[in-house]
Amino acid sequence: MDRASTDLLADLTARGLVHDTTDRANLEDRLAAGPMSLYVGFDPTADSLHVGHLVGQLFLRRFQMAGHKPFPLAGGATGMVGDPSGRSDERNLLDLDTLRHNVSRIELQLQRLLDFTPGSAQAVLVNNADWTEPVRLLDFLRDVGKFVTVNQMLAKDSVRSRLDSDNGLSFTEFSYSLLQANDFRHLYEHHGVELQAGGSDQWGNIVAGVDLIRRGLGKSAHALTHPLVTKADGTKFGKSVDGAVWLDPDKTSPYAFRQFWIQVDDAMVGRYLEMFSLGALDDVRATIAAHAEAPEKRLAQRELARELTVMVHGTEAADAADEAAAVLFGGDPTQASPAALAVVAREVPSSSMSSAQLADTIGTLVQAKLATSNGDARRTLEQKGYRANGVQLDENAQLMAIALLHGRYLLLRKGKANHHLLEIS
RNA sequence: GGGUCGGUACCCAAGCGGCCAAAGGGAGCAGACUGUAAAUCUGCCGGCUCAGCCUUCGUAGGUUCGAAUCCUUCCCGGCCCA
Repeated sequence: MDRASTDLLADLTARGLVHDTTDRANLEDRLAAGPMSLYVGFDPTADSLHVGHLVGQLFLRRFQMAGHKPFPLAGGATGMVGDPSGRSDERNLLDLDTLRHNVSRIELQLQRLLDFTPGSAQAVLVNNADWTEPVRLLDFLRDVGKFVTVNQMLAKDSVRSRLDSDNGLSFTEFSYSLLQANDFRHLYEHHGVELQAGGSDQWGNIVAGVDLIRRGLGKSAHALTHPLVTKADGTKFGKSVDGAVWLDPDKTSPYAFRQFWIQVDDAMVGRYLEMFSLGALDDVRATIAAHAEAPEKRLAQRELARELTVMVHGTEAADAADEAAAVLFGGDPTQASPAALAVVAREVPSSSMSSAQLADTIGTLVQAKLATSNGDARRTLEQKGYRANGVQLDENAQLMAIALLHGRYLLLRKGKANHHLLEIS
């Protein structure tokens, strides 16, 4: 345990997870001295976290595995105000009902990846609304505001960039970092939380808390940020064509979640594996080396997809997703068992129709959402972009002429990775 | 409030009376190659009952045989002046 503790920072650094820290030697000493408490905050901007939040969640998990005590924080209060960090324009405020709903959903997700069984490293879920809502405005101005100069606040990147832009910055968002600073002070005072971690865009907010703790309490606390995850082309990570990749299985199915990781670029997969895997770094590096030997096997992507799907959705859902993918990408779908097809039906868009409707090949493709219009379906047919039960279609193809799987299934595929399962009655 | 420039398809951006469903680029889709990757190459990329027709160039009118292109109204944005 001690060894893990002292090596934690080195491990995080080797994984490319450390962007910046307050006095590093100091933090190393503190980690070596024994278990500490830390927190990472998640604002309820939506009713689910997405893959971009995983790094932060896993930070808590890594610390917990090393014996430290994690405090996942749901931003019931900060979510009321909106963080200007990393945003070029003002946020729209969420109404209270939405906010409350989002908080309750996110709290469930924050409980998934951490260990809440009693013990010294037991995770504790907190919500900053609990200590922020009761505070009176005048008390806040005296107890928090008095320790912060506007000069400092204006110097923060997130504020300055907005002041320089045409969009401006409301007083509401300007004051955001005070709320977050107060969170850190509250957790320090009442729970002994000495470290706040987060994405590099949170640096300003986090050190605001460190400053407040020093000025208000005369104590020293630590900050640690991780780099924001990016894609090979530098664009924002975690967005697929259909939008964000959510952790909520109702918003992003376990199958779609798995596929997101399977389809990661070779150029990034090593880095992602280092950042996201909880496995020992040596094992991770061995996988990466094996992947470099035979990239076509996609070993690294498979490892990454498997570990994260199990972590977020559980073994059973991960198995089902694997099984569905085996049918969809495994070659000949006519060999798939009825049980496997049943899994596919749950994991992939599907619909049922009568054999009469099937006579309209173009219409069926549109209805299956594998074409945006009749013309699009025709074009794609001309370009030989569709397969039905493994048979490539052309512009003269008739879906009716294709033999059904197990007498009732027609597995449609557009391009490489777009599927739709039809059940024919 | 005054002046001025501008609003073109998912995004950027040409076009400035007929040859315009509208150049070019990006994004996207499909094919080839391969590996559920990247790069590259090829094709497609408003809709339809597809050699034709219909609906689009901020909005509403007008001029004209004919308008994205000219005129007017209004709406929205940039810049300059106040």
